[in-house]
Amino acid sequence: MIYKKKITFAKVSKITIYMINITFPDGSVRSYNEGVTPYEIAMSISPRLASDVLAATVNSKVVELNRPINNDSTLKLHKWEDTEAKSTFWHSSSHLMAEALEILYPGIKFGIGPAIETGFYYDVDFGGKNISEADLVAIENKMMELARENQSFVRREVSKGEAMDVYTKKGDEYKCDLIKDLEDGTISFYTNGSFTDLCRGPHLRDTSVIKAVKLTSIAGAYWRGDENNKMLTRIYGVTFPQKKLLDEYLVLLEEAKKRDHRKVGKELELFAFSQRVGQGLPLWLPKGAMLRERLENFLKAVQKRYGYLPVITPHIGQKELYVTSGHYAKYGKDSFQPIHTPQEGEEFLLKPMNCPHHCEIYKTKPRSYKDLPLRLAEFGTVYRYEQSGELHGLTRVRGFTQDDAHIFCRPDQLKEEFCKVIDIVLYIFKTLDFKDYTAQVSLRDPENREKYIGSDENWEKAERAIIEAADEKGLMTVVELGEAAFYGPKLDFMVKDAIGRKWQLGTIQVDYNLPERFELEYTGEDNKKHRPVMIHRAPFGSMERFVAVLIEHTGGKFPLWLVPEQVVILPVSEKYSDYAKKVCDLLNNSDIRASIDDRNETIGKKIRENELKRVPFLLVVGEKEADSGTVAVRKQGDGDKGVMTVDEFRILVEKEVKEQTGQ
RNA sequence: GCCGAUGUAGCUCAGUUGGCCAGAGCAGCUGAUUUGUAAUCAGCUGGUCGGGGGUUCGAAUCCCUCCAUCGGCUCCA
Repeated sequence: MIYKKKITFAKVSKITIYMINITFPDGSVRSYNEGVTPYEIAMSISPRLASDVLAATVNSKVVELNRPINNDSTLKLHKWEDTEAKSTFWHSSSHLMAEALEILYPGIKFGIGPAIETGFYYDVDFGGKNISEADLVAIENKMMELARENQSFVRREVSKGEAMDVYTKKGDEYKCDLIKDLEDGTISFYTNGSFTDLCRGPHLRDTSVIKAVKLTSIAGAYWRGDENNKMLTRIYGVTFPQKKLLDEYLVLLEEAKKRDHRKVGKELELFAFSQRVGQGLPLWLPKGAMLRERLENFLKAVQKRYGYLPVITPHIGQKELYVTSGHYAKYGKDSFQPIHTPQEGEEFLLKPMNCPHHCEIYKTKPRSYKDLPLRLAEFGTVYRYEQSGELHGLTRVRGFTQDDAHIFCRPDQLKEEFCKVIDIVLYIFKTLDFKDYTAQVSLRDPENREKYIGSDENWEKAERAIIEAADEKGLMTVVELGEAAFYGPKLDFMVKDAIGRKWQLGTIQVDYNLPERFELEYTGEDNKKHRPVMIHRAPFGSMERFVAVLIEHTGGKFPLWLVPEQVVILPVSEKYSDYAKKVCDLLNNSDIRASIDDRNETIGKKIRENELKRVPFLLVVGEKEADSGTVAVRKQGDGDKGVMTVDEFRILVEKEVKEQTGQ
């Protein structure tokens, strides 16, 4: 029920003005005439606010500033800082770009042009004409020219028939395709300047607030994301209300590039690729291998505390193994093809996952309910033939090592096991200072239950177990319906890289399928056979991806406990090599990773190069130090820390390592 | 796999109306220097210009093809 206060003015009796109440986020309420726009409301508060405001949320719907409000409503005005304002800004910018494109390339057809997390894009069919990055500057210039015309964005509601008519005449099959799926009565057009687009909105009041534009890249994108459809040209861009903000953004991008794990990994000699070995097959260099080994040992120690049992399985398995698991039917064609042997008809597959092997370990002897949960862990290297265009540094490769484990448990143990795995993941994230992560719970699509294996009862139990476990652990979760694997629901941890791309690291998945296919059993209290539930889990995800994200997270400045070289000793001249050697031995004896840089170079050069290698501690030793049994300590990025005895330094390092690992 | 771009020494990069034996800095090697908190000096080595094919009197440069890398799309057990 909506109440409107009716005020009738005697002298203008024919005009009736209704007053409506607007409630602001702080709870305050003001009265306005019916039909007032968010912009007018902003003006009534302050002209300054009105000039800063870009969009508004009215009753939890984002709308443009000139949309009239006709009923009592809640209102939030959005300035640039709000994501609602940014997305409105960028959505309007995509229309501005489309206008510029249509002027520069008449006759082109448009797909969709949404705002994205940073910026916007528009998918365009240029009708056979190739657009390259060289063309972008001209488009940017046109956009700025049009922006300065202060074009208003004008909304018009149209019928489905009219909308279809307009785009049929224009010959734009993509828009027709979109309109086909829209409901009559909900369709609107927005016009700015000479360009009209099918669009739900909202938009800016006008283009004048767009002060800076940068078109960032061109890419191909299939219409509606379906690779059977035509590929359109996608132009990505970003705009800002001030030139300064664009400059800051470009600096940020440069900074992010400096942290790119592919660049840092090369500089620090952590890993490499070789065309001769094959694409997507990383070579771990000594320093990278040391780093990785330390991570593995760290996790092994944690897993030992949590009752995991180590196992080791071969890198190949008979084709039959994967026929049993069902993976051959699902992925066989798109995998590395079978390995043949001198024996006619014998076929092996490179293992694409460790689970089938672990299932066979489960089956090596009869299991009792008292044996469960059984937690089998292995740093297992697997091979998957990822599409060539998808390979990316260490984050997406064709051969990688999972920090894998499979937990076989009774259904009633599921939640507790889940909780324990979450504990391990959170412990790792805490130790490595990962704060910018989200947890995604992937459940069944409630509309399509038939595409999942396993009983409704088990699914409900498992989904509830995951949600409750995540809740109990206080995780901030995003629930995605329909994202579950066909064999069970899962919980994934997503972490962002240097330029904001999200990568899945830790994963915990429930599986009803493999126990079924491998006919896994245990004898219950009732002396009857029961089927265990399987949990796949990998807290790092894979060593490759985890190290990649760790490199970007730290910019290559690894925590002291992990870093390949903790200390480099720099003798001032050859004369002090013996003393340097003595210091080095003392530190090495305490398991501190120290080495000597005794090259015939100036001390300044040795400091510079070791700083660039991100060595946490540099120890300068010369006459003074040799005489007094001390070292001059220099901390990475923090300069000269003064002189201390070797033993004081050893304690300093040991203390820091202890604090970092919490051990 | 698809669209677009890129590929010159170990690394970072110059080198286009096609034209003398393809260049620089860093790294490496040799020598001098023996250094006190972010680059000491000099000399030298090093490249079938991603591979293959073609056009041309002549190709790093133009064309075709394959490979790899980068940005996306699709995919991701």
